Amino acid sequence: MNFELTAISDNSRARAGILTTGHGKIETPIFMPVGTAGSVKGIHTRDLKEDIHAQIILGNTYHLYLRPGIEIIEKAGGLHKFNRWDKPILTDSGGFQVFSLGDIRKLSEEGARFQSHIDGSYHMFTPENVIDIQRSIGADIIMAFDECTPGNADFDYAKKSLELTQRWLERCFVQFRNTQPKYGYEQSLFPIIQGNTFPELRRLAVSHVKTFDADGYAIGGLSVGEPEQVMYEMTEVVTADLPPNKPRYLMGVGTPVNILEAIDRGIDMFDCVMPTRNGRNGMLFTSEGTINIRNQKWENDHSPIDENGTSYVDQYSKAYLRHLIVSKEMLGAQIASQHNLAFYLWLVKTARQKIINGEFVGWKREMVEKLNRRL
RNA sequence: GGGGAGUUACCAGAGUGGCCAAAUGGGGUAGACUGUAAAUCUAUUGGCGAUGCCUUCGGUGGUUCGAAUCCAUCACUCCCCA
Repeated sequence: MNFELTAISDNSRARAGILTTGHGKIETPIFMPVGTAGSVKGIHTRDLKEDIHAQIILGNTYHLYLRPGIEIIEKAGGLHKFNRWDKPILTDSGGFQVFSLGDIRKLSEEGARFQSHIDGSYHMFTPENVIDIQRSIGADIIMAFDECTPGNADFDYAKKSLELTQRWLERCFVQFRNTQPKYGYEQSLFPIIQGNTFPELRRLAVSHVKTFDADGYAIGGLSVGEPEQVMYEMTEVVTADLPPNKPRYLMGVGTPVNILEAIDRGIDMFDCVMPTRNGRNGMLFTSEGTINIRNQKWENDHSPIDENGTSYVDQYSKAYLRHLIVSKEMLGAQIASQHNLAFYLWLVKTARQKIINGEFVGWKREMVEKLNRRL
């Protein structure tokens, strides 16, 4: 995998680059739609590619391991073949699920023992088998197995947790280097930088992670309950110390404003469930602000969902989409998700263009102001 | 024509003397959602000058300190038999 920096913004750490993988190039900054169980909920791969212009999507180790199961994905020839997405895929390791599953899991030095949320059965994830599973899924970018701490963790817990994540990371890399890709194209393992809300822990985490000379680095444990300002501060602390010639991935972020602020601080890659989940729940992100399409005021508004939108679904009227969402018609969730994803991809693509043109800082300031509006 | 059951808030439907402005579900309104246990969850849903007050449980008139709840009567709905 190769990363080439194309441009760096003036008066900002914002960067534009090109990431080359076994399934093609990714222009950064990029937003990666989340396809947990092997599908971006409600969206066909054709729309993902041709309308939304997604360049890479996510899958999830935990979910795919439980269902359909790794043997079936291997039999299919890997996730790309299984879900008919021939562009890059990134899989998360399951570390976040171990965090969000709360009391049905138990951590130890060895790994995480957890119960399936589907049938209650017991399973064990270790750094080693999480790498093996991700080899079988066959994503282009795979993630280290980490512990994600809640935003309000205290220093001692954050420190101990970070140290566990670091020991797990070493085991991840040993396993990664002792195994081969299964489907004939290269895979890259990204470490995850933890350290919660403590700058000194974050700095320690960065220096540890750099020793692996990975193809890219991820920042985890943010947007998990801490104030947004803290998230930005931690992002700054981390990107300041990361090597400039490798992509940086801020995991799980975020709102359109979060994304612009993080690009400004030197982040290249993002993923978030917001455009799809919030879309299903009636929230639309547009360049003029956010819309709760369920609100009564759209009941008889026959103007397009987003006049400036790039997706063909943006031509549906607000009144029609409101009707679909309120009626719980599945098409409503599909249209809203597609609109939001197209908007997110438009946002990062435009940011890239502005960085290259040297106009990022001013453009970002104006966009943030508009994006904060509620329509 | 005879016998029986019923009428409760936007809808359905509990409640059968005080703890009832009235359970529960639906619908309505608003909010939340950040590496997806989410096509989910939460709040609110008679009026108001609002830790209280006013009007409400088919209509009217009673009994009672007190009635959605008991009695009388009228209206309407449904079921069974002719």
